[in-house]
Parts: sequence; structure tokens; C-alpha cells
Amino acid sequence: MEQKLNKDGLTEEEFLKAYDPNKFERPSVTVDILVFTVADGEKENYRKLPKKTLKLLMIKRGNHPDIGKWALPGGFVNMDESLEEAALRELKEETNVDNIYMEQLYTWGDVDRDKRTRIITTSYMSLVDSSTLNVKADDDADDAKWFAVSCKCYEENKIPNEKGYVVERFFNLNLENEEDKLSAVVKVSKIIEGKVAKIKREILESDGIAFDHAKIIVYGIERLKEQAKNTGIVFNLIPELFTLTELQQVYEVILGTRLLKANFRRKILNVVVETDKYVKNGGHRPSKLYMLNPDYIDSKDIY
Amino acid sequence: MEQKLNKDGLTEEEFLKAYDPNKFERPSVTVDILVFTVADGEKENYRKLPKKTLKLLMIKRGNHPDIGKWALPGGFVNMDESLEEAALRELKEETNVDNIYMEQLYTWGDVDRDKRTRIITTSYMSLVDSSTLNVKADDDADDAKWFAVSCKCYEENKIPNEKGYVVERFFNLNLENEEDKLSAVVKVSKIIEGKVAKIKREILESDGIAFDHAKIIVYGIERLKEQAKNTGIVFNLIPELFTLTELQQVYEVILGTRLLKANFRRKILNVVVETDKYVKNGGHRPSKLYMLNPDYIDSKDIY
DNA sequence: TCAAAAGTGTTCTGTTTACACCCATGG
DNA sequence: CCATGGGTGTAAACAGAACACTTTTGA
Repeated sequence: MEQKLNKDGLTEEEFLKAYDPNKFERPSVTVDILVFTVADGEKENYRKLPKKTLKLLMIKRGNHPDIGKWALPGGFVNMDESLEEAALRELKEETNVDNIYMEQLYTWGDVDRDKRTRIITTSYMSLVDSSTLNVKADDDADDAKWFAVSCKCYEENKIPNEKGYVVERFFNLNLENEEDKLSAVVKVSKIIEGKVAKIKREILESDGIAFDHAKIIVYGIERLKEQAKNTGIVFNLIPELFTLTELQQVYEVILGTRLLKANFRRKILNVVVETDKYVKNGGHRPSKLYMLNPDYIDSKDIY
Repeated sequence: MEQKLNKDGLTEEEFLKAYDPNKFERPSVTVDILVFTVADGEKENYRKLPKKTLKLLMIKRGNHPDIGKWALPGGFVNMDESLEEAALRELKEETNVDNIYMEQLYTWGDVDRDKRTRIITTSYMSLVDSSTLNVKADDDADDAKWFAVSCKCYEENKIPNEKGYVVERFFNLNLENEEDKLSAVVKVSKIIEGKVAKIKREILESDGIAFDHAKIIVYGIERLKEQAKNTGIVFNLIPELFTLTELQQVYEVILGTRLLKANFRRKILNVVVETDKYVKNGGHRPSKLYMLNPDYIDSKDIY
């Protein structure tokens, strides 16, 4: 290859030798991971199935800033690992699971996200099957704990203005376990000016949740719903073999709606294959176990 | 607020004062923007409508590394601007448009993306209406030029293995204008192991396209298609007033498929409102002009 | 016996797809 | 006149929502 020179008359080799990244001030980069799982509650009586809840893994901060508050697992990206590798490493350190579903969500780059310095963070979402979950996270030195999540929109306003209109949605985020109750209010505004739509997310209140993690969580839950509707992502939350009711309950807890059994089954039948195994779950007819049809992992529009 | 101490006995204030981001080596952060537009070609004869093409804005690199190759517009993020502000600033510098649709796509964090140092880049996608476009980009000192884009999958293999299977898709990316022809081959592999699906993108060949931008472009085109199907994003590519055929052609050029006129119109009618204006386009019936129904900007599933 | 869940069938409705047809224009 | 696009109608196939009903179990 011929040696091209830049306007200072340098070859690429000379240019790279002279390049000093420290000449410019620059941000730090972290990854944060939303680890979701769906766990069974208590069995109310011998007949009833346990109620499922969506849970999120949080870690109690042991240092400034926001010491004592709960944050998403994550940390600084090392120079020798990709973003995804960093996220997988952090996840492995916290939950001791690997070969796990992980997906990049969004990169948060506001200037004042962190009191220490300018920190840009890339958020990932990860789904684990609670039945295979190593409980290490439950009694870790770092104080990692699962919280039941709920995120509800309690108010929605459409406000016209000169240029178009704004749709404001107020979300109540609640994280709860036996010991702690965290909460936040996040306002999501869809700002429409002419044909250009912009989305703005603001934390109005945040009680016990570190940094701007409340809005990262709200965003992640929104994305989880979307992905549940359009992909086979939910199968990462349940065991290899499952009953159709179990699967339906996972959809219901993620989407936050009840589904009609007959319709759900019709739709999902293309995506699963029945096995010849059954489970007895109490005072009712035993249910057939199904497994994911591997050919349909990348199919769209599952629910 | 009471002063909590960390394990070194420091208050938050003391901790922050002692915090030195330079203690750790850290990556640089850039933004890269995919600026798409849809432009008319030549009118073949007095009857025929001009053919539309999807175009992408690229910039010829004037410095090492990859000097002389074409790259996406973008650059380093300043300490006092958010990622989005950085992208808007770069875009304004290059195309002189503001109040433009812009959406974050993905953050690319592989270790060896750039020869200078570790550089993480967040990619954005932006859509502009070519009729309102300030032509500054066409004769800029930076040598910014529009390229007609085409990206076709020319081979697809499903390869089973012990753990599951891999779907390999090979894409031929072509960027072309009067003066230059750039091309690349990108392999997108969907790796399925059990129920966990992973996507890997690799550049197999890259002719004239700088850095790893070929795969960023392939990803962006994929996302553009998705968003065209599910949101009203395409209205950012056309003028305020448009004919339904014009709109249909924009969908067709993005999705890469022909659509049936009658069906397209039925579907789109909820999203647009007719005006009482008409255009005469040559040797055929004049067509009614429509505009976007502003209430439907955030509606899903448009095409 | 009976509550709880497993599992199936039917009806109504709206959407998607494919195709056929007529209308208006200007060189 | 007629190629070209503008614009509408219709029938078949499919997908969605709502609801009603039967079956099986274990304390």
C-alpha cells in the first residue's frame, strides 16, 4: 500500500505514533445491566398455582456517591474488553450465570449523570431463568438483592401547543422485597413538533434508587414488553420444559394484562412443541409439558 | 442530610474532591450519524414519475487513519454536551439542518475499532427531507457527499451444530454516486444455542468505507426498515404535502418490496388527511395532496 | 364433592392479500 | 389515441377478541 500523507505531511504510522488520546478531556464509560427474572410466589392452597412476579436485580452501593442507595449492577469498562464483554463480566461477578440472554438497550449520555465525572453508560438487559439461578446473588458481599418490580402509568396528558403537542406520561416505579421498598416517579414526554417526534425522560422523584437508574429501569421495562410481544425473548425466563399456563403467566406479568387462555394457546402453538411429559400441580387436571420449537427462536410477533 | 461515610471514613464531599478520573485508562467516545434521505431520479419521459432512491451522507476523511476513505459524519463528544447534542452539532455542521428527526441506534464498543486508541461510538440515525435540504453538504470543504445506498442479502445459510444452529446472512452493501463507488460485504450471523440467540456482525470486505462503518450502515438500514414498518418515521423523508404514490414509493424504496396500491392506500388512510390541493405530474390524472394526520405521529404499525 | 386449572370449539369481526376494474391527463 | 398514473371495489384467507363449554384432579 502506498504511503498517503496527511496535510501535516505525516504517514499513517507517524500520525498514530504521535496520537495522544490524553490531549483531550474525555468521559468515562460504564455498563449497567438490567437483570430480569420471573419468580414464583407462595402457593396459597393445594389447588392454586403460585403467582408469578417480575423481579430485577439491584446492588446496594458501598461507596460514594449515593452510598447506601440501590443501583443496577454494572461498572467501568476495561480497556481490553468490549462493552458486551464488560456487561457479561459484571453479570457473571454478580449472579454467577453465563450463557445468558443479553441485549443492548440504550446509551445514556447526559452531562450531569454522575457527580464524580462525566460518565456515559450503556445499558443492557439480561433475562435469567430463576430456576437455574445460582443464589449467590442473594448473599453476596456486595449486597445484591432481587426486587419485585412494578411500573405503572398513572397519568397521561396530551397538551397541544403552537408547534404541535406533547404527550406526558407519568410512571410510578416500585421496587420491593422483604427488607426494602424503593420507588421513583418518571415522566416520559413525547414531544411532537410538526412531524418530528422526540422523547424525553425525567426523574421527578427517586427514593432509594441511585443515580439516574430509575429512568433506565423504566426504559428497560418498556423494552422488555416490546420484545416480549415481538420476539421469543420470554423463553429465557422459564425452564426448558414448561406448561402453557406457566408461559401465559410470564407473558401476563410482563405485559401487565390478562390474556384469554384459548386465544393464547392458539397463537403460541406454532412456537412450541409438546412433549409426552406431564406435571401434576395439585387439585386439578395434570398439564402437558411443552418446549420451545428451536426453529422459531427468531420468529417475530409471538405475542 | 446526614453525612454518610464510606469504608475509608470519607464524606461524599471529601470522596468527590479526591476522585481523579485519570487514575484509570479509559476509552474515547464518538458519535456517528447515518443521515438518510430519499431523492428523485430523472424523469424518463413526460408521463413517468421519477424513480426514488435512498441516499446516505458520507464524508471523505482528510486525515489518518483511513485517509481518503469515506466515513459516516460524526466526531468526538465534548465534555459539556450530551451524546445527542454532539450528534446534532455534528449534523448541523455537515448538513446545516436542524429540527430534524434523530434516533439513537446502537453503541459499538469492540476493542479494536480504531487504530488511534480505544474508541467507543454511539450511532444515530437521522432522516431529512431532500426538498428542504440545504445543499451545503454537497460542496463542503469536508467533502461531504450523498451516496445512493443499496444493501441486499445475497446468501443465507442455516447451519446446525451440536448446541443449536447458526443462520448466516451475507449482505452486499453498495454506495454509489457520480464520482465514487464504495462497497462492502457484511456477514450477519444469528447464533442460536439452546434458547439464547446472539447476533454477530462481521465485515468481510470493505472497499472505500472507513473503519467499521460498513457494519454500522448495514445495521442502520435494517433498523430503518423496521421503523418504517412500525412507526411514522418515513414522513420525515417527504415534504409537508405529498401524494399517496410518492409516499408509497418511499415505503417501497426503504422496504425493498413492491406494494399493492389499493392495499397501501387503505392502510395509510388512517394516518394521513387529504387536502384540497392537487398536483399535475404529466400525462395522467392529477393527484390529490395529503398531509400527515398529526394525531397519528406516535401510532404504531403503519406499514 | 368441588374449586381450580387443563383443554377445546364457535362466532364475530376486522385486517391482509390478490386481483380487477374505471378515470383523467397531455403529448 | 394511449401509456401512465390516480383511484375504487370485491372476494378469499387469515388473525384477533370474546365467550362458552367439557375434562381431570386431590384434599
